[in-house]
Amino acid sequence: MKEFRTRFKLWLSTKDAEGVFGDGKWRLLKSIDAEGSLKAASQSLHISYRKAWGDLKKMQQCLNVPLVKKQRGGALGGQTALTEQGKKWVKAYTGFRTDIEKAVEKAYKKHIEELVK
Amino acid sequence: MKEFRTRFKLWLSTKDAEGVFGDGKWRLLKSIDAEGSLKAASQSLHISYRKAWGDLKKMQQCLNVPLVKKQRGGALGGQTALTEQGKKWVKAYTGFRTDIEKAVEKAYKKHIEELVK
DNA sequence: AACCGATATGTCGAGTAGTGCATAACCAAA
DNA sequence: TTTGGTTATGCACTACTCGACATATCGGTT
Repeated sequence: MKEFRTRFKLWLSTKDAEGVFGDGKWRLLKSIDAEGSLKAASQSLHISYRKAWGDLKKMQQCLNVPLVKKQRGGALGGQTALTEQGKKWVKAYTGFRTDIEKAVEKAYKKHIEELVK
Repeated sequence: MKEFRTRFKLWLSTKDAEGVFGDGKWRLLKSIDAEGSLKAASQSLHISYRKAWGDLKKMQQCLNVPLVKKQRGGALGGQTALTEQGKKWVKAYTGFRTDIEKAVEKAYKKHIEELVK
């Protein structure tokens, strides 16, 4: 009896660009919502600020939708928060991803499990 | 109305190794079955023989199951063919993957489509 | 006006996956 | 026994991603 773990990656692409939205960017948006700033979000996710910033930029450009409102300066230096659009995206993708997660588990049981026991 | 394409990657891991079986290795086995040799399979898939060989080796080691029978030498130089086990794996993973493919399409329609139209 | 901490962006280097040789080893058939 | 085409495997080089730095900019508070 082998012990396997199922793994999957999920993302969206357009004709022009690959990976415009996916697990990483989804986590980033969630973290921004929770932390209130891009810097704090990146630290919370243990990724570099440079990467978080780049991911966010790509997302915004490709989706062409204002997902976050950023502010520079101020006593706190600045902040980043999700727009309504951004929150909708997080919610939608969460549902999307959850469904797939369940489907993967179910399909594994159906097709693979018997094979490896 | 944006045009998105859903993308996903699917694979299996063990406690010891990541990616012991997945789309790439699945395609490799299928191609071996169709072509009759590792070399032809790699060419058919447009990957280097080096990689195909490495992938196959890893798969065999981690699954610890004889997926293919290889033969060196002979008039044709050698050949590689799937074992019964190998065929079963291909079949099982095909079903597994197909289910996920459908689930992704369905979940996309359910969760994302309305958001981007 | 000075300050402080976050956003904004380029660059260089490290780590990694994959490709391209190069070279054995193998063995049925001619 | 020579040959040919494949399996087998190491190694150097390449391409790409990401992280670490460095630096500039911004603007509400003090």
